[in-house]
Amino acid sequence: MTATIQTISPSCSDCPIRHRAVCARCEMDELERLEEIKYYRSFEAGQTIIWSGDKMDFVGSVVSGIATLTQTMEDGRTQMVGLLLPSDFVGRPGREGAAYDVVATTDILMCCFRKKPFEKLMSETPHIAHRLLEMTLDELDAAREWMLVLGRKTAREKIASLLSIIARRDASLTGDGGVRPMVFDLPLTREAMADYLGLTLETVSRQISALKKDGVIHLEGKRHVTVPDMGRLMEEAGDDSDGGVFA
Amino acid sequence: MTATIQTISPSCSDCPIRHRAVCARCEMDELERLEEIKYYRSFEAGQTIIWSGDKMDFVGSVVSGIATLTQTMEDGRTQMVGLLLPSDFVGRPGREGAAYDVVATTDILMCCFRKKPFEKLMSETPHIAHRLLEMTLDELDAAREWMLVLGRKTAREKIASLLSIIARRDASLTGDGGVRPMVFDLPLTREAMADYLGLTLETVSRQISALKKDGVIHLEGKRHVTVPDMGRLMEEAGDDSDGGVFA
DNA sequence: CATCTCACTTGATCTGGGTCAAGGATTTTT
DNA sequence: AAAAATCCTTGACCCAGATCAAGTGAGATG
Repeated sequence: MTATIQTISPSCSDCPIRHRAVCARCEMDELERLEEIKYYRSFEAGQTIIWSGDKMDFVGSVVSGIATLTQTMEDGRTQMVGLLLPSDFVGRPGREGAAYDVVATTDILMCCFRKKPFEKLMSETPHIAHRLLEMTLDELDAAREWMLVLGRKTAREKIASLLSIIARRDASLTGDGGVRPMVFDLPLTREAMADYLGLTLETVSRQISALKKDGVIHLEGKRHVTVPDMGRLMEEAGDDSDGGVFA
Repeated sequence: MTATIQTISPSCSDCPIRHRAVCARCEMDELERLEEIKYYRSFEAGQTIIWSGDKMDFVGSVVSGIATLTQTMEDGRTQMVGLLLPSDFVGRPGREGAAYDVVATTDILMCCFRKKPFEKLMSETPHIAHRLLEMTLDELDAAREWMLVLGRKTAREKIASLLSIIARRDASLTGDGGVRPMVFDLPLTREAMADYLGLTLETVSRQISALKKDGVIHLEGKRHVTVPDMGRLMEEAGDDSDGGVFA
C-alpha cells in the first residue's frame, strides 16, 4: 500500500497533459528547468495521496485517473470539496501544508514538480504565475458554482448537476464535442457522489433510479451511463448556464 | 440611485486598506503608477454594484461597508457565494465579465483600479501577480470551507459558523485579539444570512432565538450580538479548526 | 398621531431527504 | 465452489427544516 514512485520523466513536450499544464507556454530553457524537477508518481485506488495538514513538498497535475479533495468533521461527516480529473492541478504554491485530504478514487498517475524549485521558477517566470492564477480562478468559479448546488438544489437537481459536469468534462477530454447521445462511465461510487452532493448514498441511489425510470439517463450495469439528451439533463439540473459547451 | 463616483485619490500609502491591498509591498514608482489608475467609488445600501455577466472594467478592494456575491437561479432561488468585508478584493484579473452579482449590503466605499492598466502593471510586477494568487487561494479556501457548511452542517451549526466567521473577521479588523466577551453588529439581514447558509429566513430567525435562549449568544435589538464564550460558539459550529485566532 | 413599511418572530403543518433495515449483484478471497 | 466483502437498491418510517400564515416592533412618511 505504498506509493510506487516512478521516475519515467519523458521530456516535458511529451507530457500528456501539456495542453493545460503550466508548461504549455514555456520556452526551451524553462522546459529544461521543469524537466529537472519533474517526476511521475502513481497511486492505487483508495490510497490517500496527502492528508490534510501534512507538509506538501510538491505540486502537480493528474495525468490519468481520478482523485478527490475531501474535508471531514470530527464526528465523521465528510464533504468533498473538489474533484480532480485528468489535467487538473493539485497544490498550493506558497502554502506549506495541504488543506484537505487528497484521495485516489481510481488508480492514478500524477505528474509532479518539487515544490521549492517550482516556486523559484514561478517567481522568475511571470507567465507561470499568471497561468497559476488563471487555474486558481477556475477552481474558485467551480467551488462557487458548487455552493449553489449544495445550498439550493434538490436531490434530483444535484444528481443531474453532477452527471452533467462529469459528462461535460469527459467530452472535453475525449474531444467528443456535442455528440448526442452522450456516453460515459461514472468515476465515483454512490457514496463518493453523496459526499460530493451533501446527500446520503441511499438518496443518491434513489434519485439515479428515478432519473433512469423517467428516461433522463440510461444505465448499463451500475456505472455506465448514456444520456440520450444533454439538454434534458441540464434542465433537470436547473441549469440554463450551460457554459456554451453543448450550445 | 446611481453610483457617486468620487475621485478623492489620496496617495496610495494613505490607503486605509494598504495592509492587505496589492500595493502593500510596492516600490515608490509602482505606487505612482497605481495612483494614476486608482479612484474611489461609493454605493448606497441595496445597490447592485455589478450584474453577473456584465463587463467589469475595474478591480478593487472594499474600504468600508459590506457587499455580497450572489448567484440566482431562473426561478429565483439565490445563494450567496461570497461575503466582501473591508479589505477584501473584488475582481478577476484576466477575465472579461463578472461571474456573480455584487450587491452592496450597507453603504460601501470601494478603492478601484482601472482593469486594463492594472493588468499591465501586474504582468510587469511579479509580486503583484503573486499577491493576487495568494488572495485567490484564500478565497478558494474560504469557498471550500463553506462547502462543508452548506453540505453537511445542521441549521444550528450553520448559524454558529456564520457568527463565528463574522466575529473572527471583525476581531481581526479591529485588532481586538481574543478578548472575551466578543461584541459585534450583524452586517446582514436574516434573509441575507439565509441566502448565505442555504436556509430560509424563518429557520435563521428560529435558530438565532434558540442560540440566545441557550445562552450561546446574547442579543440587544436584532443586530447587536454579544458572544460570552467564543469557544462555546465554535463548539456549536462543529468546528475544531479555529484557525488559531482564538487559540 | 396615524399609517406604512421593513425587518423580524413565532406558530402550525407538511415534506424531502435522512435513518434504519433487509436484501441483491459482483467481485475477491479462501 | 463456498464464503466474504463491496457496492448498490429498495422499503418503511421519521424528523429537520420548508412552507404557509399571523403577528410584533421600530423607524419612516404623511
